[in-house]
Amino acid sequence: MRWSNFFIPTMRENPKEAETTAHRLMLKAGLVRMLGAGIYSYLPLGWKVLQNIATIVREEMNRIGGVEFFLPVLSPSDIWEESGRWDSFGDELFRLKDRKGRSLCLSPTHEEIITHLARQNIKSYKELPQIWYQIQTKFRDEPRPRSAVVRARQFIMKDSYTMDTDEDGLNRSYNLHFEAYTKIFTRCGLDFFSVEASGGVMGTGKSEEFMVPCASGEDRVVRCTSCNYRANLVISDSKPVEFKSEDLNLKEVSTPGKKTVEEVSSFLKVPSHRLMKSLLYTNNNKPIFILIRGDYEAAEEKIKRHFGEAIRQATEEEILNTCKADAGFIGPVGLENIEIYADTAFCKKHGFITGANKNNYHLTGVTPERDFKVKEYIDLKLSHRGDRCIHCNGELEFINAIEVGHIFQLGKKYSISMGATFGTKDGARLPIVMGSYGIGLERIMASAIETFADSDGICWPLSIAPFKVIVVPLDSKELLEAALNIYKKLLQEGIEVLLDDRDQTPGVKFKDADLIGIPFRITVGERYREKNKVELYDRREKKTVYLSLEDMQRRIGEICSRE
RNA sequence: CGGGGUGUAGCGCAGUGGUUUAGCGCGCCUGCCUUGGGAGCAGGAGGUCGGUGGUUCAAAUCCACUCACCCCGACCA
Repeated sequence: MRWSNFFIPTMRENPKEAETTAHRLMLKAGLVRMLGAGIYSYLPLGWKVLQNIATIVREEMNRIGGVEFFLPVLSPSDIWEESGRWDSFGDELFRLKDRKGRSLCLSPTHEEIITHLARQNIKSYKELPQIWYQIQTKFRDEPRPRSAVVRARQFIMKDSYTMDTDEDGLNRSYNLHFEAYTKIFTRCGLDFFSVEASGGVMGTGKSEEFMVPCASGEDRVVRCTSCNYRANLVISDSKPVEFKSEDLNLKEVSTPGKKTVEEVSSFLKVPSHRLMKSLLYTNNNKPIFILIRGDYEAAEEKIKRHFGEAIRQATEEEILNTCKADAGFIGPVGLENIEIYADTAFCKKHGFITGANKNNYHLTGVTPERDFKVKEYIDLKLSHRGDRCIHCNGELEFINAIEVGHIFQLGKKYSISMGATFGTKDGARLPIVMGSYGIGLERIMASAIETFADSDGICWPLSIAPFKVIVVPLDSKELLEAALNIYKKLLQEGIEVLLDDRDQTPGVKFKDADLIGIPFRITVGERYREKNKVELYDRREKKTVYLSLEDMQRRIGEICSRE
């Protein structure tokens, strides 16, 4: 490809809306342009990277026996009503009506469509297992799009779905995906690891996410520095730092207007871990108490996992009715007929401070079991710095990461709600056992940029680079002729090469070549004129070698075939 | 949805009631010249100052409303 025929609108200045490295460089290097919040156009260079990623994804999906589909974006509401997600997806679902007033949505994911296809067409156990996948645009009306394509409202996903006759089969399909994903991210040149994950809207089956650590990543991940434990922060388990309290006397103290942990702890001059946060929840109209130590936050995801999706925080009115006090002054002592669940940090501990169920008063010396009955001790807190690993007591690190993939065991959730069954050997009909797996293609692109960029711009991993080589002639006459020959030779070898044939000064060409991150640059300049040697520059290593044409060609050929 | 911020030329910015044509840098166009890290000279094009309504003799500038975008939080496959 010649630069003059391609469209690469690079920018000199930093676009002010871009804060993260990936966002800034995607705009500067001319990979994408924004149309609206969370809506991006992919320009030729960015699209080429995405296609390279898609090729890798396809190859590995095909290798595990996947077959490629192309499913519709427009989807009638009825199948979503069958699965229950017309409601549970909420505002994130883009909804529209056709001319006859029928409800449709733009598919945010395709479980319903796949399950519908399966119930129409899968008849016998003989047709299972199946691995169906597609690479396609998804639509989600994110409350807050972020970091350009990392959280967009329209994005490209490889989604696959497995169908098996039983749990063993599901495990096999799931493991096949784990292996395929490992290969895909490795081939894309990413530094990544998998973590235990939460299913969210998908359900409660086994689930893992593939994470690429990077400062601007919006997911928080907990990783043990001495064993293999890794989990998404929202569901991570950890041992809290332990403290002892000598204050065992249950006593009411006046705390006028002091509601929050910070206010109460500074007013009473005690550390926040002495406080007991009393949180009233409502689970299917039944009030329940959840107790979290003052120096921790409640982990909503864990609470949902344990109590089910129906659980929610009680309203101010419900709090007043149940506890006869306002939020900030409520506590578990003296309440009848309410189930009390305490975080494991309270197990066999004593001497806490919590609300007295009387406005402007707290109780000190509160001790579980002595002062109130705990129904169950459960891990319900959000881990934080200082906690230790529950498996090996090792030090935990908390890092930011971009989630590039997610694999998920659905089980029978959709096949039961939507009636997708298969006939067994003995003539019975059973629900298909399903799995669902996603990869965000733009996120692979963004995390590769984040991981390898330097002060000069992008450094693409060879495998997904839009071009492997850029040939830069340093004038627009005789050296351009020589460069054109080199370019043609490399093309004949099947190497993707970009020729910077613009009439620009060397500085401009070098800066742009660095910015768009082509792994190898061949400079045709004075040295070529004098000694017939070209310069081969390694973008990532920042190393230059001078080679004859033949040697350069051989070197490039070797590097590109190695991949 | 809460908090904060920004909208003036393609990009980055200045101008915050009154020099009758709204500036600067970069980019862009034309010509000359130049070619190893964003060259130089000369000439030129490009803006209903996000939008609507108001106040005023006079509005980019003041007021109200509104829209868009960014960041933090809430939320989030």
